[in-house]
Amino acid sequence: MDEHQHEPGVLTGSEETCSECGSRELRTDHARGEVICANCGMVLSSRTIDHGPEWRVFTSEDQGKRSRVGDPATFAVPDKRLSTTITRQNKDAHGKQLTPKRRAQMYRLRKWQSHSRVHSSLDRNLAIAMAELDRLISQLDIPTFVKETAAILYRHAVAKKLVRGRSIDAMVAASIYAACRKRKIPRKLAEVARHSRINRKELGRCYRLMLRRLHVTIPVVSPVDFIPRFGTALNLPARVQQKAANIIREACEKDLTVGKAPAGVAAAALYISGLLEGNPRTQLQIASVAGVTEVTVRNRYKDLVKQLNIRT
DNA sequence: AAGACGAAAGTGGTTGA
DNA sequence: TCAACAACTTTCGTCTT
Repeated sequence: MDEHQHEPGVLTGSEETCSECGSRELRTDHARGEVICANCGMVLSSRTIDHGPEWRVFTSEDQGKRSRVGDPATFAVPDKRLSTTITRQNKDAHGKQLTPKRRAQMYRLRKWQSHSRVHSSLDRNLAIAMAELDRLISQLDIPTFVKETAAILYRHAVAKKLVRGRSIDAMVAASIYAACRKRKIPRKLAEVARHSRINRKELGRCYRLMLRRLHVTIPVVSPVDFIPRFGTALNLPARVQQKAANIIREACEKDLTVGKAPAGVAAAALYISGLLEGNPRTQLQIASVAGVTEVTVRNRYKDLVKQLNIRT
């Protein structure tokens, strides 16, 4: 089959270069919405737009005919952007006036349509929720594929009537937190709460409720999941991040990470690998992007170095 | 002066009676 | 529900480069 695959393209002709190594070979990963340096693996931007064609084509003459039509269907908008709007102009597709009979019919259809859309309380709820979702996602700098997961979780929560008696904001925040963990780019409770109108405690409660009532299972956070985000924020090359991930894997095998804050372990691993690779960051720098204190970085660092026999 | 280090006291969450 | 507990934070003085 001659199925058109969108090139996971090299951004040709772009004057953009990698801020880490200066390479011009940048790859876009549409599935994750990231721009990555092909040379060193640096994640340059995590919020790109998918410019690829929306439709698959099956024959060669189809190719080029199909183009993007409207926005992609998404769960993050109240009516999934699939709705058709009946205009007020009483004309048909060719611009001709409708017969009086048709006009009456269209009038009734319009009326039903407006009743069935944003006027139900469910859709009002979703409209408010999705606005808040948008706001949080952009403030927290979370890639859009996570937003879809969060939107779906929220819809399930609404279906199970979990929002009753709780604030929409709280449930939206919980959806986002859960979606981040599900998609392996975790944020901390406090981070999500900071940009929301609710506090961390309440967010935690909603999150746990959500897990219980929706029967979703979410794997425990591994410190490794934090490495790309922290590493990028610290401008650490892929080699250092790789090394940090290895340190963590080794630590996990020796059970040195159980009961420890994952972000703290990730921070310490990055600190160590930075030292080893001759590309160090200060404890303060690392602590601030990881959202832990210097003391924690230090304690985990001392632990790891001792238990894994690392000489620095 | 900046960074690393560690002691001491306080905080929030988990666990087990 | 309460107390014990481990991990983490805050604060601060000291040491090293």
